[in-house]
Order: sequence, then C-alpha cells, then structure tokens
Amino acid sequence: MAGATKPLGSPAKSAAQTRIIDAAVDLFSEHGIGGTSLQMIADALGVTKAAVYHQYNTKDEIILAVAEIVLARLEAAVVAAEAERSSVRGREVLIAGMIDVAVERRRIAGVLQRDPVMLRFLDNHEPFRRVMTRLNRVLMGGVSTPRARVQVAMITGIIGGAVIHPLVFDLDDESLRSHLLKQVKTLLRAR
Amino acid sequence: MAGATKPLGSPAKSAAQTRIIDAAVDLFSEHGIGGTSLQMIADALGVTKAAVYHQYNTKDEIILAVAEIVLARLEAAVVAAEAERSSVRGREVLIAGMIDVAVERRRIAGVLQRDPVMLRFLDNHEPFRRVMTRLNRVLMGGVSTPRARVQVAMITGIIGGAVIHPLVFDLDDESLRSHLLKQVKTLLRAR
DNA sequence: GTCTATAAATCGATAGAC
DNA sequence: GTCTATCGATTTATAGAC
Repeated sequence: MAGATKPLGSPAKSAAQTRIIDAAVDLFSEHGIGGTSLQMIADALGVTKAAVYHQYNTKDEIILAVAEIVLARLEAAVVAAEAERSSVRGREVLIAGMIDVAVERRRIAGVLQRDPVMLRFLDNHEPFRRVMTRLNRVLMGGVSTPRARVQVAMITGIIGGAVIHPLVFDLDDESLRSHLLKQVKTLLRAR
Repeated sequence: MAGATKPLGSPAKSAAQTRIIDAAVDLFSEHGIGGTSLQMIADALGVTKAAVYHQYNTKDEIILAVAEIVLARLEAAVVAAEAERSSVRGREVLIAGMIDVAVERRRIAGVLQRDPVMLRFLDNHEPFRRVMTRLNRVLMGGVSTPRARVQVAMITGIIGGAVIHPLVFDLDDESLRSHLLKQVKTLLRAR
C-alpha cells in the first residue's frame, strides 16, 4: 500500500508501568507536566524515584507513553476516515472518533491538547506531527479559506476544551458524547 | 448598588513592571508557567533575577499580574452583560466581549484558559472565581440542562482553544473575531 | 534599580546493594 | 523491582553593596 506508515505503537505495558502511567496522568492533569516531578509520581505510588526510573529512564518516556494512549486511537480514527469514499463522510467519521476518545479519556485528552509542555513535546515528535497533518487535512475537507480554518480550529478547541470544563464534569460519557456530536454537526451543517 | 463588588484592579504598572509582564507572557505561552523560571524571565530582559524580585516578590505575583490583564476586561464584559434587560441580549454582549479579549490578547488568553498552573491559581483566587460564576450564569441564561451545560462548555472551549490554533495563527484580529462570532452565533441559534 | 553572592530546597538522573 | 545514597544542575528567594 503506497504511503502506508507503521501504526503508532502502544507497546504492551507491565503492571508496574501501567500504574506509573495512571498516576502520571492524574498528576499531569492536575499540576501540569512541568509542575509534576518524578518524586511526586513516586510518592503517589508509595515507592521511590529509583523504582520509577527502573521502568522509564527519562521523564520524556513517561510523557510519550501518556501521549501514545490517545494518539494511537486518534490515528486509527484518521485511517478509518481516509478510507471513506466521500470526504464529507470521512470528516464525520473522524469527528466521531475524536469525540469518542476525548470523552472516554477526558483527563489525557485535556493534557494532550492543553499542556504547553505536551504541545512542545508533540511538535518535536515527527510521527505525531504526521498524524496531526493528516487529521487537519481530513477536517479541512479540501477547503482552506479563513472560514474553514476557523471552523476546524473551533472543532479542535471544542473537543479539547469542552470535555474538561467543570460544567460537564459530572456528565456521563454517553450523554457528553451525544450532545457534543450533535452540536458539532450543527456547526458543520452551517458551512 | 446591592451586591456591587470592587472591580478587579489593574494597578498602574511601572515601565520595569510592564517589561517583566510582557516577557513573562511570551515565556508562559511558549514553555508553560511551570516551565518558566524567574531566571528565564531575567535572561529575556538582560537583567538578573534579583532585579526581577525587586519588582515582584514572588512568582505568584507575576502570574497574578498576567491574569489581571485579561480578567479585568472579562469582568467588564460580564458587568455590561448583566446590565442588559434581556438575558438573550446579555449573553450576546458577553460572548462578543469574550471573543474580543481572547482575540486581541491571544497569547494571554491561551495561558489563562489552558495552563494547568494558571487554572489551579485561579481556582484558589476568590475574586476570579466570583467573576467566573457570574460569567457562567449569564452564559447559561437560567437554563441548567445537560444540553445547556455542554453548550456553555463548548463556547468556552472554542474561545480559548480556537484563538491559539496553528491554523488561525496568521489570521488578523478582525477576520478571526468576525468568523468566530458568526459561528458561535450559529451554535446558539440551534438551541 | 541593578548588581554579586549565597542559602536552602528540589530537580532529573545514576550507582550499586539487596 | 525496590531500595539508599548521591551527583550536579537548577529552583525560589534573600542579604547587602553600589
């Protein structure tokens, strides 16, 4: 297949690694990546820093592992969208996929889209840049007017911003997903 | 006037203080607040840390000064919105004001809405919490259904997220403002 | 207002025992 | 896999001279 790329890896994690990533996500979303030290992660797990370093040799590896959770699913959504015959239908599929993962992994999605450290990190990570390029291309649907650009920026902002807003904190996944999807479609229909 | 509160202060700043805040905003938006040290701010200004400490005794005071730039304008928009007779009209006024300040001060708006350190800071700052409570009340327009909550969360997410999206980086303020306003209205009309 | 110098704490990361 | 102990760098913040 021409232009095919290896899917972003979500390598199998040991139980110890899973615990570290879970704790890291909690702390990242509350204090920011820059405000989270490896000592804090170790304390949350009741172990020492050295035990954490045994699983991940650098802080960047932890950040990468957190990012991959969401980005692997995001890439799958992009692939599915690109496989659609109609570009309109492709965009619908992608947006549904984006909303799915953002709602289900709200905390990680918030960190991924909002944390300045994560944004810088992803900007220097070529596989991720490629996914975002393809994602934006599908969302733009071949149009590049200011209006379309603002609309795509809005959609991204909605999905990243709405899911972590305090007002929807106590909404269950199913409600949040259906409301979001419906209102984003309203936005697109007005194109 | 019953319930009146003193407006959020934007105390006059010395030239030295203005330079510090300008540099801080640049660095905050690029590296995040947690990733910005006072040494970095001092380096950007070509002075030493001690010179910075002479103007602001703690890092928190710098964060507060940055926040006040946007929040003073946000509060003014809330006051204007609350003065409207119709709640529908009040919401329009508020949204227009939110978009104005977000577009004109894109970098600060991004830091204010996205940086986890700033969000924690504002959460512990009562005057700011009060402004956000009033702002949300106007945006909700007396309705508290899940649908309305998602819609308000979306609007907030749009304004904070869209203005810093790479796709609209090179749009001038006037274009971005008018497109944003128009599409947000589309969203509201579908209520 | 700006400097040098420094204190006390914490950072990311490593070595080596168990 | 987890520990203790430590390195060197960097952090916030202060003291005091100019």
